[in-house]
Amino acid sequence: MAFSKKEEFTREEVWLSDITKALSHPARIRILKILVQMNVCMCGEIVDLLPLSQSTVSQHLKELKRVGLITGEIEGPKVCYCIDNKVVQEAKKKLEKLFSLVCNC
Amino acid sequence: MAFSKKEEFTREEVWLSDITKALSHPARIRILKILVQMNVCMCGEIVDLLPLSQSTVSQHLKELKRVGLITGEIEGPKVCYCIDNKVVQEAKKKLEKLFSLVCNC
DNA sequence: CATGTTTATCGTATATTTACGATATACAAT
DNA sequence: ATTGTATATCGTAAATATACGATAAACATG
Repeated sequence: MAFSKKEEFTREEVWLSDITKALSHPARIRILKILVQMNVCMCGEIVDLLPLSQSTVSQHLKELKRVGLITGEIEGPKVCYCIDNKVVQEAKKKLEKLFSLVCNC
Repeated sequence: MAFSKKEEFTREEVWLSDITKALSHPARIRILKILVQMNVCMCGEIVDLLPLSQSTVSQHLKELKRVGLITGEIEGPKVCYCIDNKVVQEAKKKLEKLFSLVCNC
């Protein structure tokens, strides 16, 4: 987000826009789907399942971790990634609230 | 999205990431909230309610229109914006599907 | 028809995103 | 200790996003 006026908006608006920004790339949607299916997943497995380089996948994982949607636990030389359900449920709730609309157009 | 490899992902993944990209700015979250509250809203009213210039608000409205979340109907010299419930419900459904997780971390 | 009102678009500066290869770091195993 | 494996970070090029003022376009009104 280039040069945005975040101070002018509520914490909740900024939080939700940050979560949706983390979801705003097909690779990161795919990663979440993989983690849902596998429950827990080594970083290397995710890299193998995506048509992107290791460093690019690492960046996407970092973005998902940044907003708290996933966690990464170090297991020896490997890293085990997993969805953080608490954050996901919070995001789901906030999005449902935003989307509970009445419009007669 | 700079130089992304959209072809490598499913249509649904690209669509959902496009919807979330449209939601990935606090101003656009705010605009949706305004449209939910007002049901229907003139562009000028939205501009008055946001701490951004007219041209910037127009750009944000264009992005929301691009993905179909809102519609803009010309009424004389004014434009009446409204949420497109069909698209919103589709987005809600797809996000719920993505978020229906089982994780034991 | 001239003028004002409303909105979109253009031009532009700056910041961020995406992608990759190369390198660094951290641990395991020989 | 050296080597190999797994992952993160650095450096960087190209594309997009954000913001604004200025201008264009479309319509209403005097």
